[in-house]
Amino acid sequence: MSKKVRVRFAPSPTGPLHIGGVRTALYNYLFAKKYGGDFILRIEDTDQNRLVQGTENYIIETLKWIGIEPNEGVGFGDGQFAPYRQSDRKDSYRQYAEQLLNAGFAYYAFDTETDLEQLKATHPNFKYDANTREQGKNSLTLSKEEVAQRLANNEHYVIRIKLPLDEDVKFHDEIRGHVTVNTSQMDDKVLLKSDGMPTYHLANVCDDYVMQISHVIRGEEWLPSAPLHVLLYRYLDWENSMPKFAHLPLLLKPDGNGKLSKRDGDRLGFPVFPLEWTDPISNEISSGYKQKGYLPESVLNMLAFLGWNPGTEQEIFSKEELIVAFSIEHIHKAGAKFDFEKAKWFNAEYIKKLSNEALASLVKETVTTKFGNQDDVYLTKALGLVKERFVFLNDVELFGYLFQPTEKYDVTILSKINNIKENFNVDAFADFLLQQTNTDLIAIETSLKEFATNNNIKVGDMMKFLRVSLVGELSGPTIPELIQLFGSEETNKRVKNCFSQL
RNA sequence: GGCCCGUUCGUCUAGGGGUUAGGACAGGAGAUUUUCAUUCUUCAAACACGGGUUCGAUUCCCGUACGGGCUACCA
Repeated sequence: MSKKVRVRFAPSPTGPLHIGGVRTALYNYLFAKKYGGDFILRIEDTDQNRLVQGTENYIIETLKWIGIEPNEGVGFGDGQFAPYRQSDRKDSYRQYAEQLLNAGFAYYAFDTETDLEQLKATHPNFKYDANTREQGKNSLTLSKEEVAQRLANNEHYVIRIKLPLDEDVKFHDEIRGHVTVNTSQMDDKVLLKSDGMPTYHLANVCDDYVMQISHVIRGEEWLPSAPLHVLLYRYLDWENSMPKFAHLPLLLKPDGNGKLSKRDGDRLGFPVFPLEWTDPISNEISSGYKQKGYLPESVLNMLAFLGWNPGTEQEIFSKEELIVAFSIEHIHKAGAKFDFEKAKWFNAEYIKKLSNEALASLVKETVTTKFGNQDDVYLTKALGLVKERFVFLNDVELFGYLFQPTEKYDVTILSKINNIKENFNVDAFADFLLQQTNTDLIAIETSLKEFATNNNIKVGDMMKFLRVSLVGELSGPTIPELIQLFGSEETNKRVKNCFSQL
C-alpha cells in the first residue's frame, strides 16, 4: 500500500557542496537503499543570479567520489522524470501557479521593489500577508480591467500564494514529531518570480509531486517553510500524495556560533568541502577532504555519525553496513558541532584496515612525484612498516627515508647520538652490516646485539645510532625491520654517511 | 524583535520514571614495543536552571536561560 521510496537530494549550484550537504545526500542515499528505493539528484537552479560556474559538476563529482551515486538525475542518467535541472523545467511550473490562481489560492502582485521597500519602511516588521496585502498593488486590490491591462502591457509581476488570516497548519515530521504553525506567522510567499522562474517553494513542491518523491529529507533550515509547502500540496489538491518530511539537525561550526557554511572554507583548520575547490572568480583555493588524503569510506562513515547513531556501540561501518543499520528514528534532534579529531581518527582507522597493496596503489602517485619511481613490491613492503602511523594518505610524505637516504643529517639529532663516536669502530661495524645476509628479523636482532657485546658498545647506543642512520630521526619502525627492508648494502651506506657527519 | 526547533562528559552520542548514567574521540596514568607509532589496561569527565506531577525524575509537564534556524522576487 505504501508507495515506493523515492528520495531526492536537491542542492542549488550556488557554490561547492559542503560536508553538511554531503551528509544530507548521504542520509537520503542510505534511506533509499535501505528500502530498495530510488535516490535522485535534482539541481535547483532557479536563482539565476547566484549560479556559480562549475558547481553542478562539483556536486556530481563529489557524489561519485564518496560513493553515493543517484540512480536518476543530472549527471547520472535520465529516469522517467527528466529533466532534473529546474531551469530546464521552467515551463512546467507556470501551469501550477495558474492552477492556484484559478482556485483563488494565489494572486498577481505588481509591487515594485521600491513599493515593497516603502511598505517595509512605513510598517515595522512588515510582511506581505492577509492583513497587509490590501495595501499592495495586486489582483486582489486592483480592478479586473487594470490587472488585465497590466498583464497585457507585460508589466513585471510575481504570483504570490494567498494565505488565510489565522489557520493552524499541522504536519508530522519524522524526526521532530508534530509541528504546528499558524498562518498568521507566515507571509504570502512569492511562488513565481518576475523573471518567470519559480521560487524554491513552488518548484520544490511541484517537482517532488511530479517525480513521485515519497520522503523529503532535508536540513532543518527548511523547517519553518514546511507549513507553506504543506499548504501548497493542499491547494494543488495533492495532499494525498504529499511526501513525508524529515528535517535533519544542522552541522554547526566547531568554534562557536552558527551552522557550518561554505564561507568557512579553511578558516576552521579543516576542510569544509569534500573536494578541493577553486573559486572561478577570485581563484581562491579551498582544500578538500580528498586532496587532504582522506579515504572516501572514512568520510562517509564519519559523516553518517554526525547526527545519527546505530543504537549499538559499533562505530566503524562500511557503506553496506550503514544501509542496513540506518533508520530515521535514530537521527538526533540537536545540531552537531563538527569534530575534526574524530574525523582524523576515522581516517586513521580506515587506513589501518587497508591491505599494504591497497595502500601502495593509493599513495603510489605521491611517492613517485616526491621520491621517484619505486618498485611495487618494495613500495608495498615499505608501507607495511609505517601503515599504522598514517592519519592521512598524504602522510606518506613523512616517510621519505623509506625511499631515499638522508643526505644531510640534522645536527640536533646527531648531537643526541654523538657519544657513540669514542671507541666505535665504524668500519668494522659497516663491514659487519654488509655481511648480514640473514633476513630473519630475530636473527638480525640477535646478531646486532652480539656485535654490540663483542665490541663493548651499549646496545641502546648502537640502536640509536643505527636508527638515526637509517631514518634520520629518533623514532620509526624497528631496526631489524628497516635492515630487512633496505638490505645490507643500503644499510651499510647509510651508516657510513651518518657516521661521517658526527 | 517575532515565530519555530533544540539542550546528557570538552566533542560525537547511548539510555530513559528507580541505572555504579554506557560507548567513542580528545586528555591523564601505566603495560608492551630497548625508540616512536600501534595495541592493551586504567583514570578523570555529563543529565542547563527553577517549579510542578510522582513514593521516586536526568527521563513527563510548565517556565527561565542558553544554543540554533527562519523571518528575500536565496536556496
